[in-house]
Amino acid sequence: MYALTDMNCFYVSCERLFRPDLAGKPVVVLSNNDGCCVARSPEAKALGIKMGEPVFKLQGLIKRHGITVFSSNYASYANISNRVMAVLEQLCPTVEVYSIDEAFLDLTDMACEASLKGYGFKVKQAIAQYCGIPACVGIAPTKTLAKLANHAAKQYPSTGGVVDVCSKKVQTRLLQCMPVDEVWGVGRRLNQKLRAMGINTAHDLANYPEKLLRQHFSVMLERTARELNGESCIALEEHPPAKQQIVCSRSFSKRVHKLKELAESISCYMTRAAEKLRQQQSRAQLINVFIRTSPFADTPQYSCGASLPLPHPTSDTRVLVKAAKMGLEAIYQPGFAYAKAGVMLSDISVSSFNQADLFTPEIDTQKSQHLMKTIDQINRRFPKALFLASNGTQRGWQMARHHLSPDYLTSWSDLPKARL
DNA sequence: TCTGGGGTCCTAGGACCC
DNA sequence: TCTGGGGTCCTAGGACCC
Repeated sequence: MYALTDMNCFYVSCERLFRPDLAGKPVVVLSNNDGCCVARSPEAKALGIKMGEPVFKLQGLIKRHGITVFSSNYASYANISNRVMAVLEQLCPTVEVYSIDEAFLDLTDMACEASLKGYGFKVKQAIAQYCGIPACVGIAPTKTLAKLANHAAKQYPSTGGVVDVCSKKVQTRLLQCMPVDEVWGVGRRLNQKLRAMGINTAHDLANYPEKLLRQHFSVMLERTARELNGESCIALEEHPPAKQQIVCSRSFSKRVHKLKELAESISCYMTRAAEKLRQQQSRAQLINVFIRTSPFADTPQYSCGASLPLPHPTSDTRVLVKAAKMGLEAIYQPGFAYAKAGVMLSDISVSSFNQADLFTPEIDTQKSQHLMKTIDQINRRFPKALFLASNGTQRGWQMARHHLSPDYLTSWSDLPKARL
């Protein structure tokens, strides 16, 4: 048995934690660079604001209804997410943190619980009590069904936010009332194709011949259908594997024309990507750099990327930044209004594995490793205290965050003086 | 004026091996 | 007329997730 716990409009709930005056009022949280609405309070949803809608199209609505707007504050949301996950780990020995606002719990060993539904309420109440975040719980014999049950818990307030579909009878009822595109693994394209075949509900999908699903689609959808029928095909992943690809990219607050500014941004993004790389004890041997103009603008378009293989896997920020800047110089064309840049690390291997090479000197020497470790330690305590000069200091291109809430939880300037 | 960021998996097709 | 069989690896593209 699995339970899926999913926080309600998580980013909005995080902001409300420090702004209790906003309870019951329309609130939205924007994507990076204050671009789109990515989280909406129920009141904002009721006003017709769609997920992912560009905020500039909503200016009128925001003014008319006095909607409160926040820029994303991921440092804060990650902090609160960690607290919620810690609470869940107290309540259940086996937890898979699936995303910033979702976790699967393995309920197999919860047989002692009188009722799983009661356990679901216990989870929901604990998150509310210790973290102040509202959540819903879906309980089912497969992860796909648990996701669907959670959706029902969110959609129907009469459930109290907990839906348990352990019995076959309840499962059938759930499948019948859920449109097929609410199923985990069915996106926009599959939805279109399925509807054209007369598969409209989750129930239709579950009862379609497996063989045909595999023929017309792929093993993925066949597996989804099996899961809907109560056959568990997707295991709980308590310790997710290291990333095979690490990306850091951002849109600029204003158009960027000069190579110097692009180089600063690439240096910053690579610095961040290298931090993520070291955090998972890995090294990368292939880097990608890309720059592009805005596809929405009515100006000359340019989009280009360079990939650079390195002689050795490395996680040394200096080596990675140097290579990335070489890549940037190769693809930069003057005369364009750049809107976004980014870097990607791939061909990733674990740090403990070292493939020696007769002809190239080692990049990640002991000295380099110590230096990176020290920088990381310092920056963990005092964010962004140490960085390469190539990151720049003005950074006029940095993403817009005009509605950022204070760092209630993550600001280091509030630390006692003694620690500074 | 203003449109996010970061991932994974599967498949088909081509190149290559014996 | 008739032209084998069995593999691996890589990449691009398309789909999905949050």
